[in-house]
Amino acid sequence: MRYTQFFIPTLKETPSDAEVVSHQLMMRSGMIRKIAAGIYTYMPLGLRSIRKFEQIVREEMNRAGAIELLMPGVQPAELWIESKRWAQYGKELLRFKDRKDNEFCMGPTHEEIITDIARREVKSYRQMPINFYQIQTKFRDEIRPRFGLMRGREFIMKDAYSFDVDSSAADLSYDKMYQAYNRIFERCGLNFRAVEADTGSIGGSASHEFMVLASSGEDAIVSCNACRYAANVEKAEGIKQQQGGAGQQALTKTHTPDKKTIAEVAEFLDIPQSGTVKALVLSNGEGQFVMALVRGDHELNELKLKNRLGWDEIQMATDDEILRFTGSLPGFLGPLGLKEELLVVADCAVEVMSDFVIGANETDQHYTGANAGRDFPISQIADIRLIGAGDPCPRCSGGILEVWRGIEVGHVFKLGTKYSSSMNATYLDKDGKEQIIFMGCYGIGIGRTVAASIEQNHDDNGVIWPLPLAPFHCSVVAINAQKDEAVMAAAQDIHDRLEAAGVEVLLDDRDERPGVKFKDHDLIGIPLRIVVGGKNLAEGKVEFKQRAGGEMQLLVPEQAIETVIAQVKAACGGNR
RNA sequence: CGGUGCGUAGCGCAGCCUGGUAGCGCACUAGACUGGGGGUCUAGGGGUCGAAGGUUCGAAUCCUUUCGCACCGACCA
Repeated sequence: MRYTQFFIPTLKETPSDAEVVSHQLMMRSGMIRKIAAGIYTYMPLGLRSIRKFEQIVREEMNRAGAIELLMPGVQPAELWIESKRWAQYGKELLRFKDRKDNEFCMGPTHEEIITDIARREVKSYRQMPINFYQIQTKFRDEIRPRFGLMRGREFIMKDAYSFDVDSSAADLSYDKMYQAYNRIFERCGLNFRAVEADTGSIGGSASHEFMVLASSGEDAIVSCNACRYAANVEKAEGIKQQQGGAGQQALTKTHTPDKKTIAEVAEFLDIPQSGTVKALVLSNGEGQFVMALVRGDHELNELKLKNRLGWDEIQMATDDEILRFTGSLPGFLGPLGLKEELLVVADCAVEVMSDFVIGANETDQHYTGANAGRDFPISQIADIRLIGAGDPCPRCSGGILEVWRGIEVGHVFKLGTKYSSSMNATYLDKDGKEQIIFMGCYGIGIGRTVAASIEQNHDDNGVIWPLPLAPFHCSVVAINAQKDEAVMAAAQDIHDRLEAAGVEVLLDDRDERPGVKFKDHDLIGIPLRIVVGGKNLAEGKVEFKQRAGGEMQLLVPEQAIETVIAQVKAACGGNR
């Protein structure tokens, strides 16, 4: 491909609304252009990388036995009403009516459609296991789209859905997808982790997220330094600590003037923060309230508490609500002497504490020597705290958890019968008996993965593509291309020979100064570069350099061509 | 949804406080020079100043409304 026959509108300056580096570089390198909040055009260069990744996904899905189809973007309300998600999904679901006043939505995901297909078409155990997938544009009307392709409203997703006769067969389908996902992200050359995850609004029994490690990631994940345990912190389990001694001290009300935070109270009383318990009042927004107790140096994991209580929403109570239950304002809250009956859930780390400090529900007053059970009742004990760096591994003995930031690029779920039962997707087993189908669903954010690759691989000059995702494998920069016929002829020859070998080449034949060309090629991040210049060419040599670093080499054209071909073959394998 | 900030040329911004001919850099067009890390010079084109309403002799500037965009948001009890 000649540069002058392609279209790469690069920018010298960073658009002011681009916050993260992938968004900035995708804008600057002319890969994407924004048309509205969270809605982008994939420009020619960006589309090439998108297609590269799609192809890797497609190959690995096919290898894993999944079958491609394509479902509609516009979906009728009736299927969503049937699955009960028309009411549950909220404003993220973009709804509208057609000319006959029938309700529709833009598909944010396709469980309803695929389940409808399955219940019509998959009627026998002989047809399973089966797994359908598609690569398709979704729309989710996000409250706050941001970070370019990282969290758009319209985005390309690969979604797959497996159908099995029972739970253990569904587990096998799940494992196949899990393996396929590992291969996909390995082939892209990305540094990632597969972590245990919360199932969120999709529902189901188990799931893993695939996280590309990057400091700008929106998710925190933990992984064990000794075993293979890794989890989203939302999900990461706390383990019961060793039982402490029985309480020795008497419950004593202590004056703590103006000491509201755990840090202030602990310092004032000269005890470690781990000797205190903090009490938080939360509500589900529908009139139900709970007091959560966590150790002073720990943090509450609202998601765990929400799941524990079976609530749909969870939020901090307002000061008025807190006053109503406790008679005090935040800073001095505790489970003793509540004004109204209140569910009290303690973290399991609190269960083993003794003689701790807790708010007295009076301004400037705390209790010391408090003991759960002895001094106040606890309704439930549960794992409700946020796990962090340094916590012990819940799977192995001696392992310590480390914390990473990650970008969620893939998510696999065991759905069980959540959709198949509400939508009545059944089959006949060997005995002719009607059974419910077991499902799994599996998603990969296509644009997000490409953006995540940039987050993970870039420098001050621009993008550094891994070869499998690069829009072009190699650039050929012709110095003084429009004037020096020998240079242009040599560059064209190298270009032709590389293309003949299956290498994707961008030949820079523009009438630009060399510096402009080098800057552009660094910015758009082509992994391999051959420079053809008059002086070196007179001695029969061209330059070869890798974007990711490494020395510039002076080679004869044949060598340069062979090196490029070898590197492309090595990185993209026979899968190209 | 709450908080904050911003909408002026394709991009990045100044001008607004204190109302009086709409500017700068990049990009773009033409020409010349230049030719190995975003070069120089000359001459150009491009704007309903987000929108609507109001105040005023006069509004990018002041007022009101509205739309759009961006960032931040519970770990504090």
